[in-house]
Amino acid sequence: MNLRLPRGFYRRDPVTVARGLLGQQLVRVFKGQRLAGIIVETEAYLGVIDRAAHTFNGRRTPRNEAMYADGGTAYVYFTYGLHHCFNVVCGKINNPLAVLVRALEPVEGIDVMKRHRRAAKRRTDLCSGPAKLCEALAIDRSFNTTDMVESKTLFIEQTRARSLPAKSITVTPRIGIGYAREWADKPLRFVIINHPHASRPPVKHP
DNA sequence: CCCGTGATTTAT
DNA sequence: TAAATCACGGGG
Repeated sequence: MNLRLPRGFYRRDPVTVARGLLGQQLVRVFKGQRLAGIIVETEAYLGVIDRAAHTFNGRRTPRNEAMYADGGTAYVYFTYGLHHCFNVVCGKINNPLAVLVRALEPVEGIDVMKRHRRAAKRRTDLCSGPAKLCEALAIDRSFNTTDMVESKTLFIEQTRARSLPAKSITVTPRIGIGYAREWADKPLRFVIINHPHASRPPVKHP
């Protein structure tokens, strides 16, 4: 039985949390059944100083309120009229930092995920993007503000005690934030190296 | 490449 | 009140 990640895991800076989440297991209990996948891709959002973050410059609105909660809270929002994105709030209360979970390798409940993802042709299409994984695991706005240290239906299990070694992680700029000027190019996206379930084809590593 | 789709935010 | 924007995905 895997241990759930404790509060202290989340109450750290988003880069450390983004790296530390790689290889851990996201679990959603859907109608009593476990849907789970290994986290293979994340992005760090650095709060009030980060032009790409929803909380840039201290912005605080009904939508992003969850980011001001304690580390371990879920921040789920709806975008482009179609899609949900799932974030892990980190740091301490009132410091609005977060990690976007961008891709999973499906492990449990794969048949249910396939049903939720009619458009997916291959197993690598099931959870290889932030909105895809929300559709596969049936994560919607009703999970916004969920405390993942306590919740029975959405939480993260520890599959490894230490973060993956740096040399097995590829670091790149974040996806889809070209508007963020000097923040657009910062190396804040973390992917398990050459992983087939990442949101885009793995960078070939010599 | 292009476009759907609608909540949210920002500007009037 | 209106317009613009958007942590995306699917189909050409």
